[in-house]
Amino acid sequence: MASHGARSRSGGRPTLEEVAARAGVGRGTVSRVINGSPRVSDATRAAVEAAVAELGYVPNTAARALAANRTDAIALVVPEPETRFFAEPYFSDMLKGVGAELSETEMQLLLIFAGSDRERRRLAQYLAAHRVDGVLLVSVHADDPLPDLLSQLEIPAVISGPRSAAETLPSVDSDNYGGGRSAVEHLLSRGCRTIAHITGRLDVYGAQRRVDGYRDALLAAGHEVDEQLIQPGDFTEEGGRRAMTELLARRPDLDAVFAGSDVMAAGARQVLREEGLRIPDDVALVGYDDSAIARHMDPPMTSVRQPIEEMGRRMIDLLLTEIADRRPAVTRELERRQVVLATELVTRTSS
Amino acid sequence: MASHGARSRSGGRPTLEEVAARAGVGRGTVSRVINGSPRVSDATRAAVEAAVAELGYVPNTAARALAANRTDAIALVVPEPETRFFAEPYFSDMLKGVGAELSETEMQLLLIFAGSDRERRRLAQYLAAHRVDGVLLVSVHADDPLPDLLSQLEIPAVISGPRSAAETLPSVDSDNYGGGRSAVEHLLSRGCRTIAHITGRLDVYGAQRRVDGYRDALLAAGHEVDEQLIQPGDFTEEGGRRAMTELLARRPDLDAVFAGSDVMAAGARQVLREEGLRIPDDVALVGYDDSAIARHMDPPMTSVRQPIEEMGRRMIDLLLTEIADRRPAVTRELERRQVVLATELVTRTSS
DNA sequence: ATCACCGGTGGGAGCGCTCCCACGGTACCT
DNA sequence: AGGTACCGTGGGAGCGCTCCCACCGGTGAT
Repeated sequence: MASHGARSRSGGRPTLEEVAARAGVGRGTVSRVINGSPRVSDATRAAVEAAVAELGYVPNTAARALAANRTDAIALVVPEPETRFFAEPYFSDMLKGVGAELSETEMQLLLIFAGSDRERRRLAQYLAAHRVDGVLLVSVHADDPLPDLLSQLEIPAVISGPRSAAETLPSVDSDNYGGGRSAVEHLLSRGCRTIAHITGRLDVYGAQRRVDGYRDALLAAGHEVDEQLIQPGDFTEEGGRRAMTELLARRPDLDAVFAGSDVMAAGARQVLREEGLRIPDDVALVGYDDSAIARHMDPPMTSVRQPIEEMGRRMIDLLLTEIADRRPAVTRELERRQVVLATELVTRTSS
Repeated sequence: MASHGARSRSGGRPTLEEVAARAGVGRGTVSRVINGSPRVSDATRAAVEAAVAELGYVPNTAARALAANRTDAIALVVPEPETRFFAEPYFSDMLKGVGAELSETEMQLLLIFAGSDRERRRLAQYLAAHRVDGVLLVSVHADDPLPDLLSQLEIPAVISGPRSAAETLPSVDSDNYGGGRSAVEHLLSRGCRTIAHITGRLDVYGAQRRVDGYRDALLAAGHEVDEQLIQPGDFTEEGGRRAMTELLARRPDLDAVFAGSDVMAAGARQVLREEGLRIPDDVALVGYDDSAIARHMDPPMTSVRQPIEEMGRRMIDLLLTEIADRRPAVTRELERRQVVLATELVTRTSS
């Protein structure tokens, strides 16, 4: 009636100690086996593994977290309301990459929305409690205090788009400059001469870089840059409409538009249609993101593709390195860890 | 140079013990204040709160979890691939309700996808480690082993739609029977006489209940139920097309269609259009879910609305009760805890 | 005056793990 | 033969908290 059967006494979950007893070894040895330490003989390892299997042992994460001072969890922080998260394919693609890369590990991913002030306060509290080993920060605006909070708390973090050229946090980004440049070079090669640009929000660094690419492509081809052809947008469809209307009023002779996002391009397209302009015959149109919008537009739209899923994967890589490096309190030289991935122009019939 | 300043020695986070010392009380008392126990005098409470503020004390969750055997986290388990999660507004609405209700508490929400076999194995491991206090289960099919695993592990769980009339888990559902019935009653009141029904997957209990509602509405109005007018679908657009084609072949005289989901209704509409039938003049159409599809369809479609956000809120309520009740190991009588929320018919021009 | 009671409090024990030091044994040197 | 090195191992200490029992002094009943 005493110690017998698969589970030990009182129906509770088995502990390290019980596994050790069963395998006839000490606690330390079981711990080493569980954590994959190489300093265990094969025979002992086998015995421990057998005991683990027999008892159905599963480590107690809370105890481990307390003793080892880590949580085995990382947070993906989205500083936006849920709504935008679901509306934009960007996040779902990124999540896919992150999830894929993380499934190789024992790490748990937490998805945290911090759109409202209230949510942000909760998040600050959460981070102060060190409930995650690291943080992935996506879609951060230039003046966001979150990155500073993270470095202050000494929590490893990776940001999905640098806030500026002087970004101090490790970051992963796509080549916005190259993307903007290739879009314009493509339009030039199609014979377009008066190419307008609807920009994204200019407090987003990536949007600025696309403008830089636009400019340089024109200059490199020996054209002048006409500031009248550059109209700021805000990444929304309505913003795209407004910008397009403005551009047409100013330069009715334009023969191409490069929009800083597909959504804005969709807005621009509506205005072009309403004005009776044909795409691409009268005005060629190129978007950015290569989202479902681009594929399903009438006509299907040329767009710059960013490898978002790959970006997610690389962010995890960086973050895990960051976490591993910080463990033995190395405080090593803060070498710049910034990854930039290439974009690709997907050509369709709108240009 | 010794103990001084806001933070205590060695830059580490302050502990309960340090707060106690600062406030001139014992550890137990600080714990009581932190956890809101009433058995503390006002003066003592104030002193402790001051010390907490001065030191910037934040409880160590790992230590708490270990000592108290709880995690203060619950999981929202989605047994679908990420893709479907993002594609269907159902999940985003549910998440909104869940998040809203949970923000009142200290609980952390974990979003876990378990679409692939691999992910499901990881989830099983995760649950076995008791890393959450409770589980919210959405979109579960009749033969899913997850609910049984949860009861076996004695983890509190709430399911978003009962698997059958004999569901043992606490559940929250909308009134599928009433929804189906109201759709048909509406069509009858519009003068329709030959009303077809495209059902959802019949291994989903809610889909069955909608059929029951369809039947009873007809019977109650003194009509007979013609089995030829009931055609199974599978919740997809293509399934809706197939079902509609089949129905038209069998009963070209039908004058109304009630589809078990908006997506299937969209498929049915395409077929009706192709056959040159006008909506609602020749055939009236009613969908289910009141999704964006219904609002944006041409013509805008009458549809049965489910209060999904509210369902999310109620699920959290139930789960928290469940967790609280289980704490002192009461093992009380398993009274049925099943919530059913009313649906609402949203009338538009398709009927 | 004596006792039972109760609100308020302090602090020991212990949750299950990791970390690390110490120990015995073998192998290889001198 | 003695010394040194290192591998594999056992187990003490301690992570920061909660739980619970013991204790203290003040009340009201006897």
